[in-house]
Amino acid sequence: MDLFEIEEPEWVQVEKKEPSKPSFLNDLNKEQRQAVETTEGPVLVLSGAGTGKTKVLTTRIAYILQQQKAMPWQILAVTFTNKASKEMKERLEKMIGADAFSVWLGTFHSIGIRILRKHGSLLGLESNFIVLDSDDQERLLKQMMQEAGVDIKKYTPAGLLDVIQRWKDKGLLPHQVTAMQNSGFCEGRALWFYERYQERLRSLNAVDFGDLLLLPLALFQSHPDVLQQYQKQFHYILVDEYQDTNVAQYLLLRLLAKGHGNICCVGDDDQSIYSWRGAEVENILSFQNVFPDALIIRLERNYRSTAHILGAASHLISFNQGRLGKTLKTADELQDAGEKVKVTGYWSGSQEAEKIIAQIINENKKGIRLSDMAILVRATFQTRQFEEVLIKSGVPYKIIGGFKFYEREEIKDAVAYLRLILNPNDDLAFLRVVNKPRRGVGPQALETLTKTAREKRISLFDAIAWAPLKPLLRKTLDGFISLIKQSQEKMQSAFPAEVVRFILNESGYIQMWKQDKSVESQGRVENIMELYTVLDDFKSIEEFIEYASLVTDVDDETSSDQLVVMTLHASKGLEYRHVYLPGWEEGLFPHQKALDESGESGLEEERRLAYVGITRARERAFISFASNRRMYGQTQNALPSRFVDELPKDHIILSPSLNKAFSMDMIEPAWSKGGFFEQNENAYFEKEPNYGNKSKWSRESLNTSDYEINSYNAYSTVPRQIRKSKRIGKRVHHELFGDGTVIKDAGDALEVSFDSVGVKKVKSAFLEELFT
DNA sequence: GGGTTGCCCGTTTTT
DNA sequence: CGGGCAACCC
Repeated sequence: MDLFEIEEPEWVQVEKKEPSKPSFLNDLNKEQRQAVETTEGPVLVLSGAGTGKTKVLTTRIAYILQQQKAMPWQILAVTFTNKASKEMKERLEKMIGADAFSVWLGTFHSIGIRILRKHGSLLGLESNFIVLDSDDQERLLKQMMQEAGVDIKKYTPAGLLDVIQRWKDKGLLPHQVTAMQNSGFCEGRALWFYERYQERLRSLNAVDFGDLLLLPLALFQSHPDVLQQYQKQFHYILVDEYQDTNVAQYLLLRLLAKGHGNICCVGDDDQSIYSWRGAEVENILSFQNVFPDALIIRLERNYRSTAHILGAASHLISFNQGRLGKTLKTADELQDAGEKVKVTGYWSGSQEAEKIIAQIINENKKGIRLSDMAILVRATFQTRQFEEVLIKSGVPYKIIGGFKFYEREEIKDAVAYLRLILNPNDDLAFLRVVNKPRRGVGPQALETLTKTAREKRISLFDAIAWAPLKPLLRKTLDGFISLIKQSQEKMQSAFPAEVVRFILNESGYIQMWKQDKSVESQGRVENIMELYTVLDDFKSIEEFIEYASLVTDVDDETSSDQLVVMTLHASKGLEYRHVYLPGWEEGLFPHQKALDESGESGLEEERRLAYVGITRARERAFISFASNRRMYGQTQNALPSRFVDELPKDHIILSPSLNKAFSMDMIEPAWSKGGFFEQNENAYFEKEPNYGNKSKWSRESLNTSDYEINSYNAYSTVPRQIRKSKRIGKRVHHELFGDGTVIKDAGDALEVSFDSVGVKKVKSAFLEELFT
């Protein structure tokens, strides 16, 4: 959709005028202006949180165009997310109008795909190649591993995929992986698998996400003429979120910028939180080594947060070593320092969730919109507790980071049907839908088909005609073929949405979900309806497939006022008036696994994550931790995160209950260092801290409400969620359906026989237990 | 071929 | 505690 669909316009002779300084420069501060006006040569803009990096990038593009230094299509601007590229495009359009659409502006991956569509044949790719998602990749690897007789319990496909992905991130094709870089994974056979995997992809005419960067790189390395073409085209290169680039991306950029060296990278080493995905902070740290004459500009003026919030975040991040170093300052020194960051301890994770939501409800009543507040968690499982409370309290909410639209089973199935219509030889799509809904095509039948396909070197779809099949199977598969053929015919005349509707109806796919009695099936049907709507925006199915393979979520611009709950990772680049940061406990945040696997550098990345979290807040930040957290079905004792200790006391305020427990001085000695609390005991509550005897933690103090949670009373009426065990036979109440008896436990939901409306399936969260 | 049971394992996840 | 998946049974 957004992916460079615009052809390069013809060159038009423009009347040469002496360019004047445009007015949009007046909106910039001194450093921002320098970053915009220094168009020639390498520039690294170290842009702290909230210092206006998107503004700098868009203004820089506008400036280059306004100064007539280049035509729009001679500018390459890359971002990481579709969201970021969309935002930049919109902002740019506001500044310069339709020219914005001629700029090569998009994600690294979308640019890679564009290059490969054009030149991929040089690497043996047909231009209609498909892009696999991680599910497809894993399934492929699993199959290969099983064929090779690997114990996939010991060595998981996901593990192998990870190893291969790391090689790709580093820009290494199989033959470029040295013995040194080989992995011990699977007795050192990972490289062998990598080689086979690439071959397999090629025979499927498919690439994976990593290939979208790796293959253009390989193309440039093996075909200097192609590289030269792009070097000549792009006079100016701009890169967003440079701290998140991996080696392959860095190499690509370096090749493209070779010559003029007009490359401007914007990033913040303190916000590098994706190293586990192959991002190399090293890229930003060593920018000056790679481009010795690089100009480095620091944007330190923060236009987002109050002084206390910045003070807390800055002090915390200062514990990290190896930073390029920046000090964020508020935009206006004279302005009110705002409110201190509030730190609270709770008895349990559920109490934490309830109190936070109660406070949010309260703030909402005082006029803060729900969409101005956010809850940012470390791990996705934390969202569940919040969701439960949100459902009960009726607060409109949205959880980001759960299942993405295009990752949903039903959407992927629908897309697979479309892929098959476009190209019946797409074996992966074939395998996905040939027995969905069930047509009686099981492993046995597939085995026969695969064998025939291999012998004749044809696709599975074509193999149907040749394979020795039993009459019944023959009939169903011939029917399947004719269904695809009919859809292809329909495609000639009908809109994409109609084609999907046709195939999903005729194949019985929709029916399959409508008949399914599980709780989710209703939602699945709704998602498919949503898909029809999305498809209306596309002119062709090809275009849609391309879009769907690069985009993970539909941007639903729901204007309705709702509260978001998301992971810290997902929050990067966003801002809210109030930000809640729950779960600051050792083991959860910093996450134990990060510490175990990456030691000190893992800890630093966790700390950067904390920094990202705090700096999302404009006016207020609330940090909290719980002493008891349910994990893996067990309640575990937890200690406050060391990051809590690292907060500067001048910029934080402890909640009343914590204040009772600690004098301000006590925060400094770091309670997590084990001084007076010992782990694995119910330390907070049963041990007497050995400092004075007036203040100590207690259940009572933690249970008292904190701050001004006045409307918390509304909360005491919240029904207790009914317990998982022995649900059947329980008498329950539902707001809409009235009273009833639980007759069946269906995992996430319960089947209840209601006295007045009969049997219904409902989520247990909507039920209140009746005690009779 | 399809449904059921029982066991294992458990971060973050831009494309 | 719960989801996902492989082995197992009908």
